[in-house]
Amino acid sequence: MAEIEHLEAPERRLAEERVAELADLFRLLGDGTRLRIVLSCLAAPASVGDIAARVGASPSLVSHHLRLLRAARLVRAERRGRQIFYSPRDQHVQCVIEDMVAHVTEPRDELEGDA
Amino acid sequence: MAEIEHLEAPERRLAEERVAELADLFRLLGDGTRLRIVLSCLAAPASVGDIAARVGASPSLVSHHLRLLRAARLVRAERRGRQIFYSPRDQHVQCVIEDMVAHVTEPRDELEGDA
DNA sequence: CCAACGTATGAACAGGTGTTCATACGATAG
DNA sequence: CTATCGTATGAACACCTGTTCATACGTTGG
Repeated sequence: MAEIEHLEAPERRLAEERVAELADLFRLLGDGTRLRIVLSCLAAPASVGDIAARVGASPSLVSHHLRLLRAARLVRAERRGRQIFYSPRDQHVQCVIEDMVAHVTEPRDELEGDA
Repeated sequence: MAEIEHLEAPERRLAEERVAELADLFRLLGDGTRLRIVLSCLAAPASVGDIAARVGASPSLVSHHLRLLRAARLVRAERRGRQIFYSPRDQHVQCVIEDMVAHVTEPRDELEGDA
């Protein structure tokens, strides 16, 4: 009957363009390596080299992913000397991840299964 | 120096297995069609046919996606007559989406650009 | 200025994934 | 019971994307 018309969030209706943006953000967090990269700089800013060492990936790969994360405004970059430190762009990123962690760690209703 | 060791969420350290689960959940929401499917049943349970009509996709495709969303515990299914109604599995899903909407609708700091 | 470190970039490959088509299943109505 | 509706399933295709390799850029130290 109606379109999307719900989401008692800031804006009640969600434009198609916004949906595409949302999907892009979720897709970026949907890759294991990229999610680990974000997680590894959540608490404190980290350089590309540090992140690469922590997540066990090549600096090249980390740089590629950071480029995407930066373009999507999920992280921000800051020069310190000849290293560049990355950190989450704002508080929402951490909130999103924490909510998802809550979803994962929620007790599985064994009576319901997956039905 | 250290591993992941932060995330002042329920559990401070995030096991590798959990990270993979998180990535899977984000990846599922990272597809435009699937995200629209979730959005279309956020306010009230919706049947496969209704969802297909709302998001403009074939019932077959919607069914495929709902199977994945159900397996990941993002939605739940409930039979009513010969139709099956789907709705979000719990409150966290809605919280995650709302947080991400907040991130998208946040004012862009034009002074910072993407740096 | 030149060497070295850290980071960024581009192309190419392999693998995964969304979509479609055709078909099968299950449940209700007559 | 048979026919029909709604939903689910499997295979095949095309496309996208993550990763690697090689290389280039920019910045610091001697």
